[in-house]
Amino acid sequence: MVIDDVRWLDEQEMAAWHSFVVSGMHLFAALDRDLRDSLDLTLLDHGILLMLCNTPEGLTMGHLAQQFGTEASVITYRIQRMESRGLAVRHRNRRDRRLVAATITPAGESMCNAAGPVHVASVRRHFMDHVPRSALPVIAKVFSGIYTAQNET
Amino acid sequence: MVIDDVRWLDEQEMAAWHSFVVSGMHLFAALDRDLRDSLDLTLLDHGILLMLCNTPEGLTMGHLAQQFGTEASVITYRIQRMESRGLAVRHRNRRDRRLVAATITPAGESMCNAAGPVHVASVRRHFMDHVPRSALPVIAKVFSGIYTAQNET
DNA sequence: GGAGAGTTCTTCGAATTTCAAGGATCTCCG
DNA sequence: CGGAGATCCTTGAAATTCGAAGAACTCTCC
Repeated sequence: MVIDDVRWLDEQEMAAWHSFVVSGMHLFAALDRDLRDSLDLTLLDHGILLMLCNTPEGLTMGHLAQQFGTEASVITYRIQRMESRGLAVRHRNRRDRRLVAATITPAGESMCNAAGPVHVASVRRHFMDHVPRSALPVIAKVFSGIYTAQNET
Repeated sequence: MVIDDVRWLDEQEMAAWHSFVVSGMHLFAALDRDLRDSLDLTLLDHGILLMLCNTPEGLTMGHLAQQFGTEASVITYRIQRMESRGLAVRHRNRRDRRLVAATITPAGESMCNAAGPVHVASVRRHFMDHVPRSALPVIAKVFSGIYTAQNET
């Protein structure tokens, strides 16, 4: 990446950015810790489980990797682990035999249901309880905008 | 953690939360990738380097760990790595010999200066360019509120 | 029908993080 | 003083993640 001349962050940008990064790091660490401690699930595991729960027909590794912005190999590993715990199963697609779809099992659904309350409590305690309701629409708008930008080009 | 009855997220909360987690994961991954690719620095490394730069008298491992919400052993490892690259040095505190303070070196400062433009460009591209200026005060307020809450009790 | 290019997933070694245990030092109180 | 308990950092082993390379497969075009 070549940078001709830098446009540094001004004071207002810096205030927003700095508080976001630092508290974001803490936040993700805390959410992860809570899920690990109580259910031996990563934050990523939980996200995957949720998506599988909402998609009975299954999801491919690539789709999941893309969804969470991780390397494909991380998904492979996570799904293998879930499979060995009986939370998900994999099978190759008949049409395109390169594709592998992961599907949730009944045990996976129970796990997902068990994780729900724990995770929601965690989210409230570490995040939602400290965000005034008036800020919610702004947050939603800003981050969905960022999300959209991430999935372009 | 015991949960009597769950207060699920309502639609507005969900919209804010979901967009935040998903794009947050992508965002941190992208910032990390950019710094790694160009300077072989982790996002965490860069944060540490910045703090050391602003604190010539040095910082203890514990302070750094607390600052970023990581395990102490992670900081030990990161600082060791930096030390082997000549970016920082460590020395025991005279008063309290349990404490180890990390201090930045001239090479560390150059690295920090080199990282600045790269990181700022990364932040702009992945974050700031997609946030309207009017949202900045809200972001700053919300996340510094979360940060404050994280460092209580 | 088959060569070549692109896609999708897995595997592997290296780097990183976690977790539990341990060593050194300090503080406090009898 | 002297020892119990707390604090701070490091270490080692296991789990996880990264990134590159490879295997299996599909698609396109001649």
